[in-house]
Amino acid sequence: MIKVSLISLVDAGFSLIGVRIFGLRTDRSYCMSELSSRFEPARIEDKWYQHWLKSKHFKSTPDDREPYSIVIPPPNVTGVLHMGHMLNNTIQDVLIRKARMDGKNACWVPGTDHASIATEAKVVRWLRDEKGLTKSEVGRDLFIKYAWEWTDKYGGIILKQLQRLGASCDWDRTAFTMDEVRTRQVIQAFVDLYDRGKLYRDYRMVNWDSKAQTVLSNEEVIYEEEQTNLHHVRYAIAGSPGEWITIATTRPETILGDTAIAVHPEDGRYKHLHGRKAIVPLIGREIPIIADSYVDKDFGTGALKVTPAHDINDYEIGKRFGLEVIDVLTDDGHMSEAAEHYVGDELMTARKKMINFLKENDQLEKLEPYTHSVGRSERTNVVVEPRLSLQWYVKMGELAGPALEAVMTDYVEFFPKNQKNTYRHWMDNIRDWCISRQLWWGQRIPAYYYKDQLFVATTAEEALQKAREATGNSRLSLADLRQDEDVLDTWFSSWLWPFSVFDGMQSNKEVDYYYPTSVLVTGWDIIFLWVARMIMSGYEWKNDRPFKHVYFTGMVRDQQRRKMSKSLGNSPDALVLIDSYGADGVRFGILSSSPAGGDLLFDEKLCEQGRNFCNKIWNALRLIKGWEANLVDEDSTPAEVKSIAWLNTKMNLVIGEIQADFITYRLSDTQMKLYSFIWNDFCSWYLEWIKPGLNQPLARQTYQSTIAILSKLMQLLHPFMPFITEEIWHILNGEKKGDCMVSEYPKVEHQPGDNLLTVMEHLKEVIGKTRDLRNKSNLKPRDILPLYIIESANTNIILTDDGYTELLKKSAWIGDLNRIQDSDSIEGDVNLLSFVVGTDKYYLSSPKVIDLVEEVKTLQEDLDYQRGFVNSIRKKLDNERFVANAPSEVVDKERQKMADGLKRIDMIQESLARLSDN
RNA sequence: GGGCGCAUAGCUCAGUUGGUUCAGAGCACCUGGUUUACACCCAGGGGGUCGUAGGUUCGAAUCCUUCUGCGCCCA
Repeated sequence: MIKVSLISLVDAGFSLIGVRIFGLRTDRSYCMSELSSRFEPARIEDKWYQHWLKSKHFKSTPDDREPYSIVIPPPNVTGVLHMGHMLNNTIQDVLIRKARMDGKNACWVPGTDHASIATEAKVVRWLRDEKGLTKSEVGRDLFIKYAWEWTDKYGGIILKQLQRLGASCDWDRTAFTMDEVRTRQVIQAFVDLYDRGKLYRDYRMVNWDSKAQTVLSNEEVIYEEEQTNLHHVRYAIAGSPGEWITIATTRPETILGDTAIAVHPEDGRYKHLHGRKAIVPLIGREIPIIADSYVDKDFGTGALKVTPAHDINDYEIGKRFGLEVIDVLTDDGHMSEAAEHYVGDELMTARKKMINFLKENDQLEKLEPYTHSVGRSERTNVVVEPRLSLQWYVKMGELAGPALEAVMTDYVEFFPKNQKNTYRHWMDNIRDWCISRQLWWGQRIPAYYYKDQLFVATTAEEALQKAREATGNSRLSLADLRQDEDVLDTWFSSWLWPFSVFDGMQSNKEVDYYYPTSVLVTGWDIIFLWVARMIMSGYEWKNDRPFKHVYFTGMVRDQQRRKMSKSLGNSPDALVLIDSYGADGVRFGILSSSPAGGDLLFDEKLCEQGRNFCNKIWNALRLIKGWEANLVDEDSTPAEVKSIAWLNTKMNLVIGEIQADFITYRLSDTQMKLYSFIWNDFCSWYLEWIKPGLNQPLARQTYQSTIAILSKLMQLLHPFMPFITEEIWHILNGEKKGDCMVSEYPKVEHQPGDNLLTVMEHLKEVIGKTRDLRNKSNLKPRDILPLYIIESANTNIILTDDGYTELLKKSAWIGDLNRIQDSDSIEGDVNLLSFVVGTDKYYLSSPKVIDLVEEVKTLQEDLDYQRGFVNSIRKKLDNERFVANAPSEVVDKERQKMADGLKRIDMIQESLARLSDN
């Protein structure tokens, strides 16, 4: 039997217990008083950001290193930082900082887009409110001047806000989709596509926003169920007085544009009317009654009025039957000359007048309440009008080919993978892209008209040259040419972004170095609007993918699963969040529980957790710095040596996992691993293990190892929480090691493959069990108690190693550590609390008489569990097919599990027997 | 109508190739603790038939099918 007494522990320099027992106290160390007990982010964030800027750590220029480039998804120039930006840009910053620390030439290009519709709408409002002017009063040229003025004044705020978050962008490269360099490339792109026969102009049914007076893409229209009426209207049949056909419509004002009535060919009710004519109410026009299988027999009356100018389906029918197209609406939503009646009235006024007319003439059969999907403009909220309009289109068919293949073959790799299906589906059914917008704020389309002829050129002068050649008229002047009034869709600028930011339409040093970029980080909601189109433009102009990887972030939603948006007002103010929890805390919060692609239900509690984490790290620093004043040049104790070795070994495993997680963009996992490693392994176990007693010295060697460990942890965490890690790095290392942000990211180091980790896990479990027992038996957590250990191969490792025994005694508050053969060799102690760890048995000696009933109950429960466990394994092993078919390692493992289980059952039974003997 | 996805603890989510004492983490909750790193803390604890019904397999949270509920995209 080995007895390690408390006295011998103290002799060995393991003095904590003694100090605690005698309650010795000491003055605070000097360092502790220097460091606040709470981490104060506001005091350091700006300091380090300015320092990084000044040190040009964000700057990147082409060199011999491997490039790692990211182009920012340009936020609207008029935008302010919201949760979606925070998530997106935190992820980019994590990736770029990690790459930089990995020794790559990291380049993150920031910028904004000009957001035609949004910005123009804001400028219009600004002119109205500030100057009392309308757009038309101002005129195009002056309006553009004001728009620039407005942009210069309010634009780009969002980029400043990104700096608060710690974004390590190369700000010297800040680009804007409307700046000179970008504009030149956008215009060139239009000309190139035109020259290559990939552009055309055509009348098409478009979504018309009558307030913004522009065409909207499908993506800019929001459909919602709305309540309205279905008007049943009787049309007279020509040549048959008293005979009627009744149609149902939600939009009676468009009756004026009717050019046919359609019925289903198989509909018996109307067969006799095929080929007859109906008379349009009010206007008296005779229109054909046609048969088309598009018509739904069961909807309304089964007879459909056809207005080709105002409905996409009607337009299709009109094309099939060669119907006339009568557009009864003006650009700004009033009745047009073509309507012949109510000219100049607003749409809703005309509708009311039409209904009155129908009522008065007994042609309105009934009104039926009806709910249907109505499209409204995302920007202006007016009902979107389907309308025929002359627009510029990009032929997408050819462009889609290489772009689809790149993604399907993972040459452009999507994270998460499932977005590939969505992408393919869209690309397979791709439709031509309408790129003209009836706005002023944007790149004006470089198409010039001379009478009926069209000349596309990068400049007016060039167009004039072409016109002169084409007409043979050398006297043509610029005044004879008329430039297209429309501007290009904003996406027509941003689809060039991955190379336009490097002015890289043609080959140059920059684009050749940085392109293709490494990864694009964006939301899946713009996979078609932006991602797909960038891939197409990449192949069109660079003949290569624009990025190797696409990381689709989740959508940030609130607790009710609503998308966070400004209009809902459910997005917390990003800067207020940063003020409250610190940039690191907010970064932590936004990145928690946000695996790629999923939704992120944002909860401020997550930022609070991040803030608490910062505070935990900060206090670990305070603890360690507190030891600095009392160091001795002695060897580390065996317990310290074991602790250091264990922490380093485990850190290596964590580093390995982190490296793997980064490859697959499992960033929230990585962050959680670091959180748990730092909080649990480093703070709760390691620091407690090496912590000297008050007023007791620490071996310098141990201190230095600890500094090294914490420094390494700061490097590992730096991409996630740049500010606090930089601060602590400098407190630990002074200036001698440079900045954390440009230090080399820790790599896995070779480790001796001994059983250290296994033994330590066993030890931690023993410690945990003793704490649990004390808790359950109402014993003081820190009363020194004896422990008995039954000898085994496992426990001998612990018992014969000073390091292990010291750690066990210290953490479990054990006095005598007794090695025994079996429980019979315990003399004197009667009140024993037994427990099993793995297949080893321990007895904690209680100073109190133990509660036999409670103890038996606990043991019995455990016994039942173990028996169930063993039975389930026995079932497997009794199954011949399992033994025959399962891999031998699996079978062996099951046998081992069974043997272990049986051993534990024996041990528990022995404890029960001993209790009944008492 | 077509397509994609999701369903695991009170909440948010991991669970990677089907196999560990594998049903897990964080938060929330419960018990105990203020002994100078941290109450933004410490030590413990409870809690789930892995949506339903089948199937494949020696073996299923994991693969297949059905149904139910939910979300999104396209029309």
